[in-house]
Amino acid sequence: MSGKRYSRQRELIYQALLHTREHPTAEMLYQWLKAEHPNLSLGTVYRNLNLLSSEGLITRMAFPVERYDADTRPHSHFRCDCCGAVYDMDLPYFQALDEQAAGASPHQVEGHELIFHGRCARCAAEDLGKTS
Amino acid sequence: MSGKRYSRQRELIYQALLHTREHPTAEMLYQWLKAEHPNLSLGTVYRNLNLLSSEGLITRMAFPVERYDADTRPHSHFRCDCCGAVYDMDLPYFQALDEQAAGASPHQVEGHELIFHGRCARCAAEDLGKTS
DNA sequence: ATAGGTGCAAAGTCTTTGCGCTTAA
DNA sequence: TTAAGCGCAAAGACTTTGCACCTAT
Repeated sequence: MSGKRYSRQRELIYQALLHTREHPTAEMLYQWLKAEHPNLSLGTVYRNLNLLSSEGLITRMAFPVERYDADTRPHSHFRCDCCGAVYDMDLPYFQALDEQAAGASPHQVEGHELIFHGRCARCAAEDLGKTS
Repeated sequence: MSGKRYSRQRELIYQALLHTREHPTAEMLYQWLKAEHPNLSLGTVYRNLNLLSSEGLITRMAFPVERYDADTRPHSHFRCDCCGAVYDMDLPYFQALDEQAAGASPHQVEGHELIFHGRCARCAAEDLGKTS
């Protein structure tokens, strides 16, 4: 699986994630696996999920904490991977995406959230400062 | 501001949110406002943010908890507003969005997350069951 | 007057972490 | 052998909530 030492628990967690389509939470994985492996600990699940995602084998989906915006018109955002700041993006709302999504799924699509990420202008400038 | 009784604190919180572009967290708002209003409580900030967002005056941005996905190829998701389930969407990754975003902002855009929301097929079916 | 709102603090939920034991290499 | 990894439980971070007091209506 990677450069780290093998661990049965990590393998279990990764396999469980590979074989589900439910995008489970850490708690869900823990409950599933605990049935077969009663002495598995929740801490181990979290540790391995963090490890796997830092290696790029799995993906985490979420913001760390809630953020609020008084501009309720649908618009997209940019979140800096480096400092965590959130900026508005000056882009239109792409209604066409909702229509395409509605056509491609059995669900009632009511809208979408579009969050870009990368390195914000400020963090990029700081990095230049360090290297020069 | 709305159908509820007026409250100075709610007004403060809403005004603070209207006049910033920082997409603050509850804690950030609390710290800002506490400087001028030392007896403001964090609980009140949370209560009013929830109230304002339930009225549609502000927007919350986040998932309630982290979710994990073993499919690391960039792809979009659908989250049910009703039951919270998360599904994969059968749509391509829209690279053009990243290019457009890069052109419209000073940031280094490295990718995006696209999350549709609405009512999933299962919840929609259950609702039909109730009404019939 | 009175019901909705507040401040405070306790409780709850989700996640991380320290420590001593276990186990892959 | 030995250090990465585990289980357990405590601690941390973030959010909600119960209760007595306050205040807009």
